[in-house]
Amino acid sequence: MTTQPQVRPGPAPRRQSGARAVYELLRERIIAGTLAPGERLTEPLLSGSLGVSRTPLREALRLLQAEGLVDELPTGGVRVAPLNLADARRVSAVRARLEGLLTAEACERATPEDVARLHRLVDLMAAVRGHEEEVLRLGAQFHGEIERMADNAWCSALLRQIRGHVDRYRLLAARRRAGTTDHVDEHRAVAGAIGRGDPAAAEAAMRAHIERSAEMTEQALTDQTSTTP
Amino acid sequence: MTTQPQVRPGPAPRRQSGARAVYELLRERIIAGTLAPGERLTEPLLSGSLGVSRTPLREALRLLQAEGLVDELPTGGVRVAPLNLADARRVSAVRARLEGLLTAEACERATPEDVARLHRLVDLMAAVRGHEEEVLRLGAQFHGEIERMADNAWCSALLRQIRGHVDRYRLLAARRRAGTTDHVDEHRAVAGAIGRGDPAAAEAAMRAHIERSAEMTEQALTDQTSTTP
DNA sequence: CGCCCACGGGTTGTATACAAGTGCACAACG
DNA sequence: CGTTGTGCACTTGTATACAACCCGTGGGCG
Repeated sequence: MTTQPQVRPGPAPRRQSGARAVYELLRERIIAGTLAPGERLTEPLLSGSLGVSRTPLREALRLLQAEGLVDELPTGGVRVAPLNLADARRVSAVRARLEGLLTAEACERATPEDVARLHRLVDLMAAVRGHEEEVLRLGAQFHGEIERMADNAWCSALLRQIRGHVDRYRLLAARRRAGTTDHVDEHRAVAGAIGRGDPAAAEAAMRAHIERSAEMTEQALTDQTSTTP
Repeated sequence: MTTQPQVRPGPAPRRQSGARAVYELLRERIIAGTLAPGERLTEPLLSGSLGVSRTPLREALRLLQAEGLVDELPTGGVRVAPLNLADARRVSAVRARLEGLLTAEACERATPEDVARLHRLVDLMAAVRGHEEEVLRLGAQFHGEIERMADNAWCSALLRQIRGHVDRYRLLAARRRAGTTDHVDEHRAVAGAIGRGDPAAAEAAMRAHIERSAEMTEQALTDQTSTTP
């Protein structure tokens, strides 16, 4: 995430623009699948249903379009970006590199406390092995910690975009077949490499972890995807 | 009008929105430095000088903001994103990974004709060694060719954003001290690895190439800062 | 003399009005 | 009955009007 010191001492609790809220809402709905892939989105309908005018809604749609979550139709409107297996592979490959970079940079900046915190998270994951909810939450926390350690806002910004796409496929796969194996060992390998101060190994471990995760998602998708044009 | 049974796959009559034009224009100006880093941008002034109303201008600013080329001021306005050495390193690290990924994927999809084309470009670069203009142009063509071969639109989209930032630093450095050594050998290494069908080597070669290029830019920037009048 | 408050210029965010272009349906005609 | 022409409803893109908010300034007051 971008630098968000939640408690801002300054006098600027700038009013939360509705456009941002609309953007976040639509983004979540697209990722969650509430808005189905391929569904056309028209501005008057959306603005009416969300209770805002077209101006902020258009802003949100433009951002989503820049992010690739909505496609521009040849006629001019937009639709929720469709899903397909080839793109699932592509976005995961990108994510693997970006997370790998963050891991390498996190390794270079890691303090002993950081390493201890990572190991603690891995231990927690091992302790709750089997409880998917908890494992996923701790996994997200693990990656968030690395992101914080890396301190590379540009990479984080791009990663946020890519994660949105990855999550679309992940959630779609989870809906068909909830099968997240435990990645505890892979996380431990990452933490271990960081602890040893080996950025290249850390990057490789994280990249392998992401690639394995992507492989699982892909398999879940191919298992029950009957026809794909 | 005439018979038009369905949407033809040909040229879509997409009318060019002025917002896009404004976005492209501002983007180029920011990258080129015509709009100085840190400079504040106010909507009424810009809309007036560009001859469009605030609506399309706002759209452009939002896109630039999402791209990170403009910052949101705490008061609410926006300014051209400032430059600093640490961020130069960060964006280059990201670029190295993304270009590396594209190279690996290009390698996996490369046809003999593709390989021949890459080698031809490298030969051309060697032939015009010394003419910076030409070398840069051929280098861009080389990277574009790899991008096309990789066929990863998501990676390309992110890379486009990152390249914008990299170019800001590169142009800033070039303005102070034009010193692009020849990267012909590095390009040849990339083409060679692709020709051998070794994606990992190709990715590593491209990544090394980008990192070396970034190092040069960085050096030029540090030189400049130390010799600032 | 210093502090506080009110006010005005200016900026952003939002809503609405208007123009332009496109696909679709329906009806007329060969 | 198939084809074609026209009108309409709908959509997007843009411009403008309005409200909320912030900072700076100047006068009034302690």
